[in-house]
Amino acid sequence: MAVSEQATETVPVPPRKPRKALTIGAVAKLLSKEFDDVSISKIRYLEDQKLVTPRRTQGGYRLYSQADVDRLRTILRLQRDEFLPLRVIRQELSSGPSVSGLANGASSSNTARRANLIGPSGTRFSIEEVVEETGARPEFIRELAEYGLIAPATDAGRPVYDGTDMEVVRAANELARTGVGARNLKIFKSSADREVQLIEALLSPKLASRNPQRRKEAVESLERMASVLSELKHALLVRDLRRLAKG
DNA sequence: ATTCTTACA
DNA sequence: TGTAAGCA
Repeated sequence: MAVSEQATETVPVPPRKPRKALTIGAVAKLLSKEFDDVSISKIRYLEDQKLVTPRRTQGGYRLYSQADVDRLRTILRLQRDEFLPLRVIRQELSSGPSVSGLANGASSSNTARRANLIGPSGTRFSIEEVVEETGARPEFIRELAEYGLIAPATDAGRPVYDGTDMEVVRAANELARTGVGARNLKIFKSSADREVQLIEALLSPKLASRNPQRRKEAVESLERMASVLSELKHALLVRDLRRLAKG
């Protein structure tokens, strides 16, 4: 292992511009470039089948967030390339949240592993951007903050969200549509807080070290532990749910 | 102008 | 899935 001095953490500003929410017509035009058989009526039909749930304007117009569009894209792809019936797609999609990044012909029955971002929280988003990106209602987002599930910074009186907040909102909103309110999600926050305490306690020696190499190791351990902990929780949850199902 | 719902082919 | 009607 060579000593790589990668202190160049200067990732300027990810050219990732938050896209605006689209009307059904815009979505149809956009998706018809990839799928020749999309139409407004088909998109509405998919909504009838509970495969997407765009939020509405006051006048009842559908507004598709970036998340909604991604979701539609994977639905259409699964239907076209894998001939999956809608009810199967619905099942598949609801069991695993964001299965949007399936560009290749990878197996669909694969729980998307995400060994990603813990450290860099560079990008900042306004509440409007979070709304457009996740499809969550603004009140719901504020509610999440009230219950401490997200802790947006404040800039000139305006809340500022980062990528992690975005993930939380996305997931919470997913749960919200199945009837789980922000109120109930507090449980998850407190359990997450305890996990943080645990990991922190285990790694504090390394994290406190003045040796950069030690701290680097600590960060790596951090991600591994978070990942492993996640798997453990999943396993325990599945076990308990099975038990519950049997009665 | 565009989308909405409902109803029907 | 697409279309027509009557609204907002």
